[in-house]
Amino acid sequence: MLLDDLNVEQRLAAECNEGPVLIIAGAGSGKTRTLTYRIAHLIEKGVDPFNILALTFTNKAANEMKERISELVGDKARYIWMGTFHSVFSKILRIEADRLGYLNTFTVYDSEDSKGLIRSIVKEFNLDEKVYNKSFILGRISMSKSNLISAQDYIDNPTFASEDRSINKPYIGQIYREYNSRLRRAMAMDFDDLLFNMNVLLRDYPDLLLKYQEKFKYILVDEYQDTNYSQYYIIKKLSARYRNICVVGDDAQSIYAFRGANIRNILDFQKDYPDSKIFKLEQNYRSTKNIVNAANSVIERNIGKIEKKVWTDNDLGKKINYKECDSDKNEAKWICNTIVDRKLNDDAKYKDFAILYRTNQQSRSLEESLRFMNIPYRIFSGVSFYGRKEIKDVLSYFRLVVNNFDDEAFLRIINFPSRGIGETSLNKLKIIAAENSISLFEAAMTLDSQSGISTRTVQLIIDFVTAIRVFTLELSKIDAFELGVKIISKSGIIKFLKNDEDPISAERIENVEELINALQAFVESEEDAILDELTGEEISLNNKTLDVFVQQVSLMSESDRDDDKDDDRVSLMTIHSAKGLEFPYVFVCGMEENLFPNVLSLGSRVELEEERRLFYVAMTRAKKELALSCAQMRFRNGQMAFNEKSRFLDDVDPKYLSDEFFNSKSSKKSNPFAQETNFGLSPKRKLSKIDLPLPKPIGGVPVESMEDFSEGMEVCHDKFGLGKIVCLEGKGDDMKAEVMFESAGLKKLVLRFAKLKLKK
DNA sequence: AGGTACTTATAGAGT
DNA sequence: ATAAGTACCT
Repeated sequence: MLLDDLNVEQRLAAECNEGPVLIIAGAGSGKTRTLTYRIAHLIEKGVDPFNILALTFTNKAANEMKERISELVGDKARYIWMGTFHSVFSKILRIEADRLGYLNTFTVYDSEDSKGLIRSIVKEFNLDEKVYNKSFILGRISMSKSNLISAQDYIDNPTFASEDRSINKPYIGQIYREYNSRLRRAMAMDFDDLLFNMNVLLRDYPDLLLKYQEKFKYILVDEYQDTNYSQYYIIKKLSARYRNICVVGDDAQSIYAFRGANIRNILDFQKDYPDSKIFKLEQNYRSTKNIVNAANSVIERNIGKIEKKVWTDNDLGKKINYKECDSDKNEAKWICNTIVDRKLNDDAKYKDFAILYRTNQQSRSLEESLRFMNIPYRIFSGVSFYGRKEIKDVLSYFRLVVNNFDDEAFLRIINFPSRGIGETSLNKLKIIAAENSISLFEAAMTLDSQSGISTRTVQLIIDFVTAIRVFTLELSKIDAFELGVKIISKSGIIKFLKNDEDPISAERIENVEELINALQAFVESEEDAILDELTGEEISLNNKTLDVFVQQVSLMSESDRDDDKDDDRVSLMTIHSAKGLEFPYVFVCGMEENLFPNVLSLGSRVELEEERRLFYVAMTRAKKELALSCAQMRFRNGQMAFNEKSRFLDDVDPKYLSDEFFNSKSSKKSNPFAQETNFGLSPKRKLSKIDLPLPKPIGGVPVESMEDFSEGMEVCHDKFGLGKIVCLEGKGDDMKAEVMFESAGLKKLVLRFAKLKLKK
């Protein structure tokens, strides 16, 4: 019997098919397993897979779950609608595009496109770009859309109006409205529109509401703690008829409030559905007792949470390894050494290790060390493949072919590679487009001698749009691979890169080639699912054409990309992207104040608690061994930063930590200046010199000024001991020295901080 | 119009 | 440190 593989609670949760169900699933409690069996069970009981909608947090999670369900119930699993909110609803929006006055070839603007558009609007409004910071404005618009506040609602709302006036930005509402009409003109939606417009569809078209209520008789939502209001409302409406709504989540792992996720959605589920059944999965199957208990001791510090007790039957395991390093470089080195050691003595594979960090930029020093040690690795975050310049350029060609109205794509490639269409002509074209409320492409197509643009340039522009039009006409005739390759070769991007001497260009060509491979893989991939047996109208969406490729790619994240599971590599990623994953050995590095918790989250308890949940997520990724590390100084944003150890380290109950923690802790206590002297101000720990370990009075003569140092001089350092200056660079506060120490080896020191003394 | 040299903003997680 | 934007010169 299918459900025999589950424990009692899991099984009860999986069997309870009808009505609203809330599953609170602690970290490592077999949530995916339960969901998988729940869906398989539904199908076994005779529910048509067409009637199941399962929403996951990443496309990868969806694909994996689908595979596992196929193993249980066979091929029909592929008819389940499964994917992220954004991908599933963008599919539906494409099917119903005409209701909203859109073509089904609409493109999805990423945040870069959105910011570009906001910037042009701010300029056109003659507003100060510094006051109307594009990221800030987009954040405001995004928050509004996620809460189903339209531009008109925003403008009419007196609270927003006075708020915006008080921060000296009274025109945000107007920008919001213009932004939306320009999106529409470009036949584009931004990420939030995919959810907002889905709500519009369900609100304004009762026939569609009924159609999708009937289609999705069974709805499941994973990671429910990270849904925003807009997502919540779609689910609420779709499930209103059959009320078979099952949500799964863990409030302790809610880490996306910054993106508008509302933890109240999961906390208030029982209020929304008073007849709902609740199941708590509290047994952890993933980690050792030490890890589970240590993580519990951390999360207990948070005030706002659902009470639950995660426990495990697993072995006690090792204590949590703690390492304090002097620099980010040595932190990376220590991690590499530990990996090599475990591989040797523990018979581990590279793919058993993950290195997690708070911010993407931390990957750099790690990469250097890994490469130096010849350890194979893979970065799962950072500048995503699809975010790279050359890939965005190529995709902009694709986008413009698919949707001629796509202004941001147009602007990106109209003169790249350069074809003699300069700023002056482009500005004239922009004015024509604005005056007639048409897209740049339309304006370009109708250019004539009246435009004020030189005849030669007009011809160049016409040539460009004509070439794009030719490809557009081929869209439905040839597949994505064939057309994509044609466009790339015609675009001249490869030629441009080949002529470029910059060594980075060779890498860029490789990336374009990888995109071509992705096109091929897309064309050869199996049909994912037939969309709708009832209407049949969406068959064309399943073709392997370029528009479908572009649609898919624009909603893809780095972690969704194909990877060889057999590839034996160490994984590097942010803690956010590690959500839902597990590894035998986990390193959480950069455990420092201002980095983790991040300096931007220190302002409020709510934000600090989210950071702490993030730490909880990081810890609970580990199955067998967990290591925490920090560095006294770290290269960050172009300069050396000195930070205290993270307060989160003190949140971990010391009985689960290795001895090294106490040794380093006592050294901290011996520093009388480590006490905060904030004069009764908010208890923020600040970056400041007094946080540094004070020099211990060992031999040596302090210098009068930095200029007293010279190459070859013998010096004394509190920590590294005796050494000789190899070379000096910079001057004043920025003066640095490379010093060869007798015991510690070659170090590069910032003299202002190193407190070197002359040898007696 | 296009390229180079300088200036300035941005350094938080990601659909 | 890096990317993007601007000024200025061919």
